[in-house]
Amino acid sequence: MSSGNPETRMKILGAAWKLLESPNPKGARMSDIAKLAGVSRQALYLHFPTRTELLIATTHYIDAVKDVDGRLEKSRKARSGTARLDAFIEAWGNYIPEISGVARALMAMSANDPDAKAAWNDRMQAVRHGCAAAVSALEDDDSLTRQYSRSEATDILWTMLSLENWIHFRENCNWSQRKYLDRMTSMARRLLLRGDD
Amino acid sequence: MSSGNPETRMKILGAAWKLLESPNPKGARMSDIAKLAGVSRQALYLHFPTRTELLIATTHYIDAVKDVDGRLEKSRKARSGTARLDAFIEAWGNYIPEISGVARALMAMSANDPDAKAAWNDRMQAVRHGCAAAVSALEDDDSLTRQYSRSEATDILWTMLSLENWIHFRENCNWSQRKYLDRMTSMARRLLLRGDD
DNA sequence: TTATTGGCTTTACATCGTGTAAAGTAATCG
DNA sequence: CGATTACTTTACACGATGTAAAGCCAATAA
Repeated sequence: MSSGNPETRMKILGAAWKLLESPNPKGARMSDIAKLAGVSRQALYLHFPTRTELLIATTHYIDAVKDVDGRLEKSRKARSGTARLDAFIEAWGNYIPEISGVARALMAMSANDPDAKAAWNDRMQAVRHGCAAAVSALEDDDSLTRQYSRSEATDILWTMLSLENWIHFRENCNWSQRKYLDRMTSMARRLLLRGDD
Repeated sequence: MSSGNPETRMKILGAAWKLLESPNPKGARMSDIAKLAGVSRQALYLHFPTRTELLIATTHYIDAVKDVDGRLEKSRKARSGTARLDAFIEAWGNYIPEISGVARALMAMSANDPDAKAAWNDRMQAVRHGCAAAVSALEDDDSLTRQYSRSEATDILWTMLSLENWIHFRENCNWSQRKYLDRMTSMARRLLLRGDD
């Protein structure tokens, strides 16, 4: 169906990935990606109709290579609710850095491009499902705070784990990835677990 | 020094403000702003060298009209640390909606435009100072958790109160402004106050 | 009254990046 | 041989910012 040689497609996706995750992701214009992939700029449009579509394809490519599903799978096996919460935070929190480049680019385009927005929202809804599952696990253990409804608790965890917050902690607050994970785990517990409340 | 009639300048700033805070802020190109202000597009460049500078000037204009300083001043008068924390969250939390349009535009430009980035960072540092003051007030009362250092607590409050999180709660989670304020207050307390910890 | 200046308009053009269009090339396959 | 596939090359349209320069009009100063 889709035109073009799969090998070329892979070269393009690889180049896009590399440039987007590079320190200066501004240099990920169509022409930059083409150059790095060793093809003409027009070849990109033979494989992907728009830049947005190329970025979306890149996220799926990364997902496959980095095995997101597999990583999140593990968090689902945790016994207790808190163990599951911790595992989910670690799995997702360690995945964010891998996709932060593409994610930023997609977010930036979301302002003007409805397709980019829809694609990004889709991915974020998947994360929300993970959050909801973790919250449910806490509820099953009766360890969820009663201060928030289940959906509120999900929203809170979801927001805490947003890419924007990761960027804020890592870049504006200069937290290390280790620190981010530690404190995020701690914060999630303080916010969601029952204490005296 | 600055060229042009101050009245025209105000008309431009008012038009920029109105368009940026409108439901469809995409329609805030230089030509749109000029049209609404009733001047030629070129007139904008006589008053502001770039779009970025115009947006920055607009934030200052809004600050003055809405009296940010005055609002934050009040939060400084609270007696106890927790009262001060609450007051700060309410003051800043109610200010965000007033500037969300310009703020978004500035954030969007920050990706490519270092000037926009610097201006936005400046404003955010001011917010961080407010957070630091609130955290200090808690510390003075000995009501700050010992789980986080003072600077960590500041970073946490700062991140929680970010514009990005406000957008996330209001738009992705569909929280009302009232709910945002309530839950944010509750979350800040859970995160920062000493309980059993 | 004439000359000057300030503040704006008008028109035109440069630039950058995305995306479209179409002709050309080189290898492969029946 | 002829057709198809996958790509290259060249050229151009478009939308938005920003630059440049000539013109217009009213107020002001000599």
